Amino acid sequence: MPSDQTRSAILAAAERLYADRGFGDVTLRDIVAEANVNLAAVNYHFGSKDELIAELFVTRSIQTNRERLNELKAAEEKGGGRAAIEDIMRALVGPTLRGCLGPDREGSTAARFMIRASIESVPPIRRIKNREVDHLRKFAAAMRRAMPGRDDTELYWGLHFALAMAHHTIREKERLLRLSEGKCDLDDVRAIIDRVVTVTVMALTMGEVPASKPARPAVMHGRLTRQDL
Amino acid sequence: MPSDQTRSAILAAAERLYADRGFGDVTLRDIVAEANVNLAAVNYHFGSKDELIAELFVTRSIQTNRERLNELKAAEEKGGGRAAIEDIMRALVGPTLRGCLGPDREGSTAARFMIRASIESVPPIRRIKNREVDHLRKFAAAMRRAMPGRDDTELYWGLHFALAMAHHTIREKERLLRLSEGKCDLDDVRAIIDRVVTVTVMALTMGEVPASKPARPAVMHGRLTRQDL
DNA sequence: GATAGTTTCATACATATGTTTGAAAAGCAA
DNA sequence: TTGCTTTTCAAACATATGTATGAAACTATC
Repeated sequence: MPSDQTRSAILAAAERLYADRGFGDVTLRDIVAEANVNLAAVNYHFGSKDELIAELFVTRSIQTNRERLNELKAAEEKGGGRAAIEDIMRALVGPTLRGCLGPDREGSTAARFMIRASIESVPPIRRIKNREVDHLRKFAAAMRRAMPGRDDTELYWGLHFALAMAHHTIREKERLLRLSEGKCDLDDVRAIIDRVVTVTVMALTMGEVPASKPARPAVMHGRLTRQDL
Repeated sequence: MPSDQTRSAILAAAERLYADRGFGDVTLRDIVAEANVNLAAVNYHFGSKDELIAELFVTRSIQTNRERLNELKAAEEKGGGRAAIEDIMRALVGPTLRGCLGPDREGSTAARFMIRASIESVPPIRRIKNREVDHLRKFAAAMRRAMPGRDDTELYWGLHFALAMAHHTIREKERLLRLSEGKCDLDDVRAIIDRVVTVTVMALTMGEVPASKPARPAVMHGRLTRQDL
């Protein structure tokens, strides 16, 4: 039975330091000092610095992906096998935004680490992100089921823009805060998710020829009540 | 009269190498080898590696910002002092997207450099980006003039989302291409700009109580013909 | 409690990399 | 030319940093 203690201490210390100071500024020596373990322990337990970073990122990514898929599944069950498009988008951006924003999240090391990973984009993390496409395909498939008539291209652009708004909000939240002089409330995560979802669904249904009634813009800050999808 | 030759050679070589291989993989020795100058020349002419990177980025940023402001000014003159919101957004995202996307841009070192800068986010560049807020305020002001009744918060979110979609498209164009299996045409820059602008204007006018006629979704891939702004 | 496997530790290794230096070369004005 | 400034150059510097090593400490099974 291997004593996980050292290993966990390294992981925790590394995540904390990377979250606080970024990947560029933190050395293995910083990490082992913080974790109170020997320098060689990192290579012993993880093989290399990059593998340590990769493990940190994979762990958090898996958590987010699992949350996403759980929400997607719930949405599909709710809709009797076919989830509503707004619920799909909510499942896509909700976990990430909830994980990285919000006032209580200031203390969450995991959240701050993921924000760093989103901003700095170091090689081992880039490699992992490239494999994320398979995960996104599941959402593309669900979207296709929700909007059967829609052209695939539109679906992909919608998915892409949803992630754009979510990730950019996380990446640039400081700038948005400064630009808006604090007027944009970045702690109200629920409202932000609503906003991103609403805009995305609008983009997705845009230009769609309505079956019977003409489409009209959804009301802000509330769930969309779309009639014919 | 200082011989600018060495200086320019360094700038050109650095931009080319950074564009091709990223900031993490290129050393000063790589750069001076490419430029056929002495290693010490970098510190002599620029002071430090970071200042070299900063100069590269500032130069390109100024170009983009100037293009943006020119387009904004043209839009305002066209509208008799008050630019239409879609023209403002077009002025905001157009130059960046045109600069970084498109088939002919593959060969453009400047474009590829800016994409790198957008992806890797190295410290000297981050510092410069933080000063970008002043520039964005000019667009916020123009938007406020175009949509006088609108709440400031909505304006900032619209501006933020427009940049989100533009930058994310540049950053993640490879992924979108793979996800969509080539279906999303990332070479048709004009269509992409239209798409981003359309979605943004939609987001901005969303929930707005129309003066007389009910707002309706704009037609895709064309200029918006909005009646009452 | 001896043996084998696992983990920890201090230390050394290698070396990549930005920066500095001091002299030589080139340019330029008088 | 002479003298001054600017630029180039080879070499050295400093040192941060990931990784490897080999012995010691620890753990568990028999």
